Amino acid sequence: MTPRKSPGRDGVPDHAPAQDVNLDALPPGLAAAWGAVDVEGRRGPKPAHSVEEIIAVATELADEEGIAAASLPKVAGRIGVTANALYRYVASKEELLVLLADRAWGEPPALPAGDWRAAATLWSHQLFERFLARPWLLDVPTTVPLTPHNAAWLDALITALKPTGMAARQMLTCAYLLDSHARYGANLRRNTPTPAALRRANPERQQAMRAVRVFLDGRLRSRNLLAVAEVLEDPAFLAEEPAHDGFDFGLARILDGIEVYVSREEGLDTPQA
Amino acid sequence: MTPRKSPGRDGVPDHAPAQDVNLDALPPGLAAAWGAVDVEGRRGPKPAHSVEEIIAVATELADEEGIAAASLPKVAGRIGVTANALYRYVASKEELLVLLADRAWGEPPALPAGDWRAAATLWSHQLFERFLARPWLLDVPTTVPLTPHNAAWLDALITALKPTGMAARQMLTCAYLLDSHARYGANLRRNTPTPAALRRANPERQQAMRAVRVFLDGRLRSRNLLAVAEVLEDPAFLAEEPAHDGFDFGLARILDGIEVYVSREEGLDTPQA
DNA sequence: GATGAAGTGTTCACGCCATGCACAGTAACA
DNA sequence: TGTTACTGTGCATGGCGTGAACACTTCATC
Repeated sequence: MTPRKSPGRDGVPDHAPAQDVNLDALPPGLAAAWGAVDVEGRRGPKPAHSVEEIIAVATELADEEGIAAASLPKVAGRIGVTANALYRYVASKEELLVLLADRAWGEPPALPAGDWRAAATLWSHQLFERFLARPWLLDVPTTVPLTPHNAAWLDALITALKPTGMAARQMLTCAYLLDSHARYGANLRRNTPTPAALRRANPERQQAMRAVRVFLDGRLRSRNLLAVAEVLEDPAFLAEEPAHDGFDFGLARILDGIEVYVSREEGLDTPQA
Repeated sequence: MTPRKSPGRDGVPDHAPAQDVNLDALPPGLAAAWGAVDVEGRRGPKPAHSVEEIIAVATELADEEGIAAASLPKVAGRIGVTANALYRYVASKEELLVLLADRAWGEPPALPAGDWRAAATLWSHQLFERFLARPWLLDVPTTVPLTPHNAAWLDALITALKPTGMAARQMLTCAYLLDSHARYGANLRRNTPTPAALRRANPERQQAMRAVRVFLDGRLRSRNLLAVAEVLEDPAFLAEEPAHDGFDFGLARILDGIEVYVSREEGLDTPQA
């Protein structure tokens, strides 16, 4: 890795000193994601490009052909530069992925105050839609705990959950619950398209999915996995497209569960893990 | 890809005919995972190895150094054979991964009958432990809907949930809820080791995590993400190792949520999505 | 203004990966 | 005895992430 002083990052210059910590000791991409890099364009020639441009191009590629298409050679090629040139802006592929993922999160929604359940519902739906819009985000391995957008989403939710009186780690667990549900739901939707989407799809794909169904049914029964076989055969699966597959149902279960806990604790005022 | 008639697969020969579906139309690995391949060792020389051996070696490698270590050259090398030779047993890397993942699931636990909540709890805990034991399983992209072990786990849970009276897709959603919680919890645990594990770890790693904490705290505050900053600072995070981080708490919320739904529907007898 | 340090993108290079093809050898069947 | 099907090997390709050397450009300083 060549020593690197990346050029300016997005709007916020982050004037905070906070250099009390060795940036090189942090996981790759963390410092970059939070814009902890020098901004002053110093000696040499002006960089012809920018981290933002690189990430934008990588996003394009990922949108078009999945996360695997966001390779250094491909990104560089589209920008019109050598793959190695990217290392002047980004320390490693991993860092690029961290930045890419953070950008894909975008800004969190503004949540209604005073009704934590409504807020959590909105938050979950928005996140779900985010994942549907950028499915490749599910394929980016998260190697870094928190990035700015990421953290902003979390902050919004936790702020909304505060009035419930839950302890810090409980709120965090709830956040993970909702996050993972959105992720998983989006992943599921991606792998098993809705009937409507199926109708739009080409006949080959339709037939392929039918083949899978038939094949699995046979195998499941011959292995005596009857409960699963039955479920897969349920007419509901062949019916018209439900608004959100099981997403809303699952979300409601989670929120009910939280609500039970919250209202139970309300009377006690002695929360415990 | 060379045409391939793989040698025998694990115990169950799956005599079922069920060849009414074109195996080549299925997603890669599906047919192989369900053992839908010819068994008879026909003309040529006896194969010196077996799919089982290959998968076992791949598992070893993944256990030792993560999923990336389960590459064709590395697996082949440890077996003592050329990378290309593996293609006589496995159609592609992807198929290898499918088989690898299926093997890692292992057999599902026997669940107590008559108490769906106890059953679901046991199931979730066992799955959680499975993921902790084989963290790389979280890194295998699931390209195939159901594999035998996978399906067996699902079957066990759904069988246990049946007495609740939920509809098929609702049970399926519940299963996904629990599965995703176990996955996510295990992933979390992997990324943020318990205090006890930390104490055992080398001082460098400890210091690195402290650096991350300090860095993030500064950044979060300077971006006004105070709720998150507060949560991360909560003394509970520095306290002694909790039995299961937030896993049990989250699990209890999910189950509470399901219970609310189930007991609400019990009186109505008109379940709806 | 000259000079040197720092920063730019390129070229060459390496090692790793998944995978295709041709081949020599081997084992069963005709 | 061939013929045939199947085995593992060798050679090859194109992709990837990344390191090192280099020529070139800009600015800070003398």
